[in-house]
Amino acid sequence: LKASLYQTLFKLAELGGCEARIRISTSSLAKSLNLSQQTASRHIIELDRLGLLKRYSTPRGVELTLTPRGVEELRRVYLTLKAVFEGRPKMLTLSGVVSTGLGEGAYYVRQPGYRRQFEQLLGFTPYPGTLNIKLYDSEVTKRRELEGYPGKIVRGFSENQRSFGEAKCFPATLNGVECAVVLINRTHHNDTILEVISPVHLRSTLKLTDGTVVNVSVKID
Amino acid sequence: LKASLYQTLFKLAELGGCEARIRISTSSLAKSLNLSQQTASRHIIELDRLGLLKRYSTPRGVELTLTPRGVEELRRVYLTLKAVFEGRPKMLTLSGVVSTGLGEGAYYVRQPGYRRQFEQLLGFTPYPGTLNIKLYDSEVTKRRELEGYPGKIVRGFSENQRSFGEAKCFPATLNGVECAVVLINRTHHNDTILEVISPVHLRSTLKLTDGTVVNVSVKID
DNA sequence: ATTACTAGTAGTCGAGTAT
DNA sequence: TATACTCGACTACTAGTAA
Repeated sequence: LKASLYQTLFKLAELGGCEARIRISTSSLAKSLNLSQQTASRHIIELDRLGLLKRYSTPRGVELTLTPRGVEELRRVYLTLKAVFEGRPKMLTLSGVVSTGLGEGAYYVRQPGYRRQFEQLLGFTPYPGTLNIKLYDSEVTKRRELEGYPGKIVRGFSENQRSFGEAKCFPATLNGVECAVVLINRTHHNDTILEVISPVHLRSTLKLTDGTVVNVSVKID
Repeated sequence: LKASLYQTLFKLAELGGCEARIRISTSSLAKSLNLSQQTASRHIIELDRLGLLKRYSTPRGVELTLTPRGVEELRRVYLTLKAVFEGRPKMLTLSGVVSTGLGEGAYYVRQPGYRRQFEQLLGFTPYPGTLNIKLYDSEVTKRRELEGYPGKIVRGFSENQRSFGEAKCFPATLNGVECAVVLINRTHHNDTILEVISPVHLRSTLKLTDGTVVNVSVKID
């Protein structure tokens, strides 16, 4: 993404374009960026073409909203600056309740191509299953923050005509028990579910049932 | 500041240039920014000329540190993005201990040109003196954050051949008592001292002596 | 290996203007 | 009033190269 477009995207976010659809004239935008009306117009068009905002041009101004991708672009900048100015938090604690998933997590963890990497990255052999935590609404922003951190990368691979995608994991503890949080790469659907693996069967070890409240403390470094 | 230079300044901050002097080759910087070595070199030179970083060029690479102005430039971006993603906090609480200043605060508060503005902006007539709070080291970042917020502007003026500079104030409470924090414009020397005015004499009202721990809750909105 | 100068060019900007 | 197109001017890039 070109640097000059960042400036415009940034200003539009400042004007509230992340949350709501805002109405703005290209000339007023231009004035606040010290650019010409024409350039402001072109920047908005280009950001639209790049899929970073959605634009509705009317004879009385432009209405626009940043897309999730546009917001994400700025969030990456934000998290980097946050790390610079605040220092990285060593821990991030997320709360939610135990829930039952579709059981597909277990399938993935059983794949030797993943399992071997988990052993190397985390230092334990995962129990062949995942625990799904349904996060409270207030915790979803923390989950997004987590997505911004590097973590430990689990590489994708192909096996038996199937391809398995890249993932990212973070060492963590769940109610004090060693585990790890696994984020499947770029699946923005399940923002409210956290998948946890562990050397032990967490449900039986901690006597968890659906609805039990748990705290997951994720190590960031 | 040109947008393309921001990108470079940002990357240098990410690489740790805010705190320490870092050594980097222009070609490695270029690679991480998807620019040519020549452009990276020119960017560093231009940022140096603009006073945003200090540069020591050697045949084995460039050593550089961001200057306070360079850091400030990025902090403004950071605070704007923070407001976008976190929403503005309504309160900011700073802790420190009561300390004795040079007594010049009292001189300023007594000036009618300032006093009248305080009355209008804050709704109280300040006691003719200031209370100095020596902030704990950990609170200094919060003080800097405060500087980034608009606050209520106290205009500068001239009187009796003297000119009095602009200041910024924030309504606040100190251990529950109404007061206001006053930031003198662009005095980056006393980052660790907070000057507080109040309708009452805080030292006697709250029985404060040098070394007493106090909490100042600043209203931002 | 470095940094950074010069020269030529790709790309961005803003004036004018159509809609 | 708006948005946004064309096009000449100019900025800012990269290649080549010196130190």
